[in-house]
Amino acid sequence: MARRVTISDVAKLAGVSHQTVSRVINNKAEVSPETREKVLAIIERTGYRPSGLARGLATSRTATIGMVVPDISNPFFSDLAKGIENTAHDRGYSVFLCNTNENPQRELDALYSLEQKQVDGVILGGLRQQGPELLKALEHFSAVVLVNRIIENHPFPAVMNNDRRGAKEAVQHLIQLGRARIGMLLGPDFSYSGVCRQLGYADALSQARLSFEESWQVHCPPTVPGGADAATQLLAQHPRLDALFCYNDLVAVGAIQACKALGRRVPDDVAIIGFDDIYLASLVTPSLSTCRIPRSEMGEQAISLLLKQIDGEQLPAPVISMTPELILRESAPAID
Amino acid sequence: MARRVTISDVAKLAGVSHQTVSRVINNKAEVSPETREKVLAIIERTGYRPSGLARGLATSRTATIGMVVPDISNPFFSDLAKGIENTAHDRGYSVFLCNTNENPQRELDALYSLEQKQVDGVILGGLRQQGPELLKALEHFSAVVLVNRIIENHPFPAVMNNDRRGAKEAVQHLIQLGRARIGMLLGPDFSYSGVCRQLGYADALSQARLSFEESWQVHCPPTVPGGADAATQLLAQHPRLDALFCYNDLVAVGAIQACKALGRRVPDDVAIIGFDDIYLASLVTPSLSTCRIPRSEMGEQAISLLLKQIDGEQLPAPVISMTPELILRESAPAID
DNA sequence: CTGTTAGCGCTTTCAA
DNA sequence: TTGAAAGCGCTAACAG
Repeated sequence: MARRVTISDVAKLAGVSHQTVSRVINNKAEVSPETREKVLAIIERTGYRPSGLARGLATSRTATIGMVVPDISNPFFSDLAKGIENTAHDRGYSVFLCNTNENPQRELDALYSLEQKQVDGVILGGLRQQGPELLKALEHFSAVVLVNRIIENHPFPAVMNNDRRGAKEAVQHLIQLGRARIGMLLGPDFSYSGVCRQLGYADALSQARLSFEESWQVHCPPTVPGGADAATQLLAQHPRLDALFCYNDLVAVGAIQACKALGRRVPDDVAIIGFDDIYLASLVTPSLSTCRIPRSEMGEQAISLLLKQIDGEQLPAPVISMTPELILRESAPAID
Repeated sequence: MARRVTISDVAKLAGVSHQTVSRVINNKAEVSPETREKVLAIIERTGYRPSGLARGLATSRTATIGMVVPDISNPFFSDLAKGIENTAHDRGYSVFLCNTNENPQRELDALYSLEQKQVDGVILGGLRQQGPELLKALEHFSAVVLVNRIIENHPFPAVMNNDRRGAKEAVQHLIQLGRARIGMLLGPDFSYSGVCRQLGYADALSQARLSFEESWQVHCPPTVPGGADAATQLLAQHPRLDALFCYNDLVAVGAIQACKALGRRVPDDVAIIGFDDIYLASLVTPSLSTCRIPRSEMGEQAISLLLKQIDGEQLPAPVISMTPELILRESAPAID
């Protein structure tokens, strides 16, 4: 790899000052057509590409954003990431991917490192971090968008899914199916959306005047094995549960596996509803009823909000709320 | 957001030169313990974090790498990405995610933009680009690792899966199951691994002296709908096909769907084998036989190779080859 | 329309 | 052990 071609190299070859080259690459008006031509020809010939570092240092804008997610291999976040990256690319931005493995400390690490990289903004998906360090870390960014998470008393722009409402509708459907002993697999301890979904679950039960117990709810990692283990344990302790509402689809698929292993039929013995509507949901057997979240669209909304902040525009709404849609499949069928 | 704290701010507060601060943050030896203490205290107090841009400009190292993938929502690539990001994080590197949507032009765009960002190296997963522009673009990077792709006559370090061998074994298994009319869903036109898998398919058939025809093979997008459409079309034209070997698991799941829709039983009427062993494979019904690729491990190997190049170390082997493992499930069961 | 100068925040080199 | 000076490659501000 040869030495980088710099703006001065181009200037020298074109017989102009480096400032003129700068004007050309930044499409400033005040350059004569002939000069512009000449410079562009040299740029073309030499394959010159301006240094993002130098530009960033001079302008304190890097055309770079950070995206922090708990698990990129979770389809929810990879779809979100795809929406974000596509829109970012269209708008000339590059995206740092930070995968935190569900580890709150690594969320902070990610933010520190993004600060060093001087990104123009960050999008935080499914934050687990709770502590005051989070707010401290976020202060160093001029643009922040949260996805599926709100921080109390701190009005960060956010793209939210109406988890509570979606969860309530899902559980109401289970009730309509005649289930009266509905457990819940809660997902990770510190998931904000987990809390919202739990609230929706409680809403539906209390509105229907159904009893429910603390012990019918159990936390678990948001993965298939996490759901399988938790469901196995829950069904062992409470064999009479006749439905499970699950934090997300991965957990729900785990629950289906657990039921199969325990010889409980789905949905006859245990009806199951998940959350997200990842691709997998329609492909498992029995196919999974779930609340659909428009993930790519959320990603696109998130980056739009972020770029508006970066460009100093007024935000139309600080919080954009998406409405989930109940998708009924075999694991908790429609009532006909 | 307040103005960034700079090295000079710290220096002033500590009553030393900025150079001394630089020595402290870079852990250079020649600083007296007291000075170091004093400086570290100020850094702690002010929340100073060195500018990556300025550092990069001064050292021409950015502690940043680029990762280019055709589709981050494809589980193969999101697992790969996870392996890469985790190892990169451990080693102090940040990762740019470039999603190209299976579009060769966007691969070039990604490389141009990564060059501007002055990444220390790039990992290219599942390249679709064929043209000479690719080589031209790659010349600008001092470290490059390919995943599942080789460029003829250009010995870039690579992490390969032995696709040809895996495909051959898969098709041999179909033959052992008594299938004699085996079609193939080839995946995208320009996929290198697609070509390798096709070769393995041909190897197995010719070794068994089975006939096969061009028209039994059809290209398709590497997705579930892509596979479903292609399988539907193929089975319409060649209703007597009794097995399908598929470019990847997503395509294979599409093929299973197509068979269901057409009323063809899997595996009785049509046996199906995929490739990758994504999580989904074990969860669909019938569960999918496939060739397992160790994806996260490939990601880790890829970044190790890359960091070795960046650090100027000798590479133990320029091409690391992983061995796929045939996983037999219901769609093409084991013979007992 | 074009060039000159200064400076972004850091590291490297050299001198003290 | 510490500091001063120069420079990384670019843009901003000014002058011509």
